[in-house]
Amino acid sequence: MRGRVAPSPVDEAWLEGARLPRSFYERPVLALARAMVGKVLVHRDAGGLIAGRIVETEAYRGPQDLAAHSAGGRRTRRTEAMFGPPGRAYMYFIYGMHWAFNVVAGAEGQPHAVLVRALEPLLGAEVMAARRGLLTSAVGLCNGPGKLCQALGLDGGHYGLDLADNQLWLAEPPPGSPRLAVGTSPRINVAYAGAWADRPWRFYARNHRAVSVTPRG
DNA sequence: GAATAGATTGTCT
DNA sequence: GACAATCTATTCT
Repeated sequence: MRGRVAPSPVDEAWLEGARLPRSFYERPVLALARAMVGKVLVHRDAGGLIAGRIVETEAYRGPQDLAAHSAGGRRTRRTEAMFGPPGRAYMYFIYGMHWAFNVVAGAEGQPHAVLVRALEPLLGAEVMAARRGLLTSAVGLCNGPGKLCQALGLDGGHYGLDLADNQLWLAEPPPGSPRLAVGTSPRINVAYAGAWADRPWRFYARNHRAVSVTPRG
């Protein structure tokens, strides 16, 4: 995907109508993480719709997975959403300054979630750039979990939101969107998790410039 | 392109 | 008090 992408306008009505149903989220977390690559994350805020295509995700599968916040069944005010029904937002604050957005997966009671790590901006790039404090909307808007939350205006206020409602949701990509080849790799920055860090539970669009980190090996 | 340091605060077997 | 599912700027190569 090296050449220029045709600047086709994204139809807001499409993003409203193509909202994924609750049943989309009712599948095992690894399958959901893969299925989410290529879908569109849409946020309705005061300025209207803002959206990006998901190009990178990671699966977290507590209580066994030592990289997950729910490792060992840890259930606190922070992790509570992961124990609830699938298709809700799990937000967390990290490194003293960044928010991250996840989708709860698995059956209720299973603390599984999918971290969204990168988006290709589709709608509202200028708003994103303004929120990110950038002068241009060329690159760097959404290529990282903290960046995409800042660009879309997502934070703790979105904790627990039902993605089947109309404030924050996933949509099918518009007709004619390019097909993405999905690659896998180990997850990013989870070295503390020992052998769990080596599992190929990161899913990304191959050769896509909005992916956050160049995959190793 | 890679490696490093510093920022900054909620969470916590 | 330690650490974190990160980002930015800087300093290399």
